[in-house]
Amino acid sequence: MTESDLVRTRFAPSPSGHLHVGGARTALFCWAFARQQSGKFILRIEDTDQKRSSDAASLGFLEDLKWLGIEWDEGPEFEGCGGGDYGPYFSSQRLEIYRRYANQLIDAGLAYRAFESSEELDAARKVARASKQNYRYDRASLRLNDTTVQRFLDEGKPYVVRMKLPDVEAITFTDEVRGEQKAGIDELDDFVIVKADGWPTYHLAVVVDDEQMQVSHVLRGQEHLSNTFKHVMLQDALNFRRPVYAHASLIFNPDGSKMSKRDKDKALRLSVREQAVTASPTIPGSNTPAVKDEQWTWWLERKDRQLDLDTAESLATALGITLPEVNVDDYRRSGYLPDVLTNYLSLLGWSPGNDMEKFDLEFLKNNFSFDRIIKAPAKFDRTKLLAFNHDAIQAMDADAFSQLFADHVQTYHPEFAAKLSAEQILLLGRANHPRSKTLDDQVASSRFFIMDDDAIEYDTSVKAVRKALMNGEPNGYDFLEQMLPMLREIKSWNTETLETSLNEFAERNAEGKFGKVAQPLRIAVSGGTISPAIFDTLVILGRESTLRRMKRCLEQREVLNDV
RNA sequence: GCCCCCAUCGUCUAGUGGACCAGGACGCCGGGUUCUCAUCCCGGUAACAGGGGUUCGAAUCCCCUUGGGGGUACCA
Repeated sequence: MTESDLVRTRFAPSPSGHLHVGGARTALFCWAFARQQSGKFILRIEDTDQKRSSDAASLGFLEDLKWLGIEWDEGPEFEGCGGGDYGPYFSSQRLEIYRRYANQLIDAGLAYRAFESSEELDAARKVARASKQNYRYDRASLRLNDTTVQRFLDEGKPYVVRMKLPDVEAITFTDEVRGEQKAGIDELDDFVIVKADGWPTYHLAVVVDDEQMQVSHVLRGQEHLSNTFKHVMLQDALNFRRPVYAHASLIFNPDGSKMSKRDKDKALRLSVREQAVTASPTIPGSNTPAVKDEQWTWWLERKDRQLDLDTAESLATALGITLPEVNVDDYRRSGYLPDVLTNYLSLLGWSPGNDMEKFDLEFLKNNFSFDRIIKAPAKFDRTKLLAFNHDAIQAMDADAFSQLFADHVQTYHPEFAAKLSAEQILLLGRANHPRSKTLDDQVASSRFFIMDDDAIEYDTSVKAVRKALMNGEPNGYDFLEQMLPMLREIKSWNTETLETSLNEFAERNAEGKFGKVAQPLRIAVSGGTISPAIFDTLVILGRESTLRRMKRCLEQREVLNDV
């Protein structure tokens, strides 16, 4: 195998925030194919839009990819990934290279400078549109004579560089998933390859980078299918090798709308409109506005402006809504497992060809193929993802889960670590394991563990609470009263002894109906009707807190009786 | 408007001319188990978008219609 036969794939996102699930799937497929073919998987940052790029944003998805287990051989260096001999791997650091090729095209008469401003072009487009005409650039600048061009250049008149359509009837290329693709030359346009600021457009950058980085296979989303004609044209003009192309379909929201990073802002704007909010609402429990004044007006001015993630989160909290999960990081926060996400994502637009659904990265690596990429777009079903996550969590052993749970809580809910010992958190993880669908979904119902004993409230206006405490003869309070001395006497406070004595108690006093005993106890220690299994709950809480909470609960009974 | 892509249960999909009165998974509905919540178990529901061809035979091939999506940027 020679160097040029080596399979080299790349994932080339623009650095606008965290990695979204669509991008993750593309990266996953590129990675799987490269690994399968013993090739290289390259990560390249396509930051050719000065307005959109920022360093901080690009780091976010390095972390996301790494977390998913998608490791790149070449690209930005990050925790053992990246490096490589074909860099730099940021487009913004390759401007000289693009300029060289653009000049080469101009010199060869295959591209030319055009002096119209984007405002002029927009106006022309509008006119064409109004008369239902198809707009095409009229090549006015191509007809300029040399002296005029020279004069414009001397005057410093801004210009773009346009690719000159070749004198052929049609452009064709092969797509590995969709077959032969053909576009008549009159359906295309002299597209821009260098912007007025001297930066390349995506089309030029991508073609040059793919060539220089020896990319052999380009796997990307369907949104690039018609761009490929431009890319192929550039490759031919520059005498570049054409990579193999494969375009996967897009991933949509359940309502059919395109799943995009904008969805968060969209949800916020919708809520702002519905609630008729005029100034930024304040963060609950404080006077600070969720969005600073100047940012608020900036954001509302134009619909294409996006709030940064943290601000968006606090605005969502202030508005009382939850933001749609569209980024890999959102799912990480919500307690999804990376293996589950990659598994589920693989199934969106690809299938192994039998009834197999649960598989890992290794399987994907061994079985991935272009011809099994599904052509129809897929809707992202969060419910099914949840079900997958649930299955995966239940398939883990308790210790493994509890360790992950502890890590998760440490990162995303530090207030637990502040109140509970490492051992208690592990116990909590174990206790929550059977009832968890994600690493996060039982955190909210576990809050009572970190509350002060005196802060637990017994709200007898809640039907289930009232029923467990006050219904029947004897009622829940009576049981609590009887259990108190018994629990106080227990020598070793652990699951076994608690189980024995409470079961015995239920047998003797509640006709063996364990629920009659467990539920009042649960309410006494948690204030509510939801908790892990009662023995686990009591063990984690410890004897002192348990007894204190029981006493407080009974004290409230006195108050009720007095009324 | 123009160009392109796509079309199987609600959703993700299996299906590559006969093994399909269409299989799996998630959801949903009904029943059961359980100390709460969550589970778990059993049963059930549900699709080849429509219309023309081709063929002995079509979910599978062709055409049209309809519907969905992408592109049409000095965004990527």
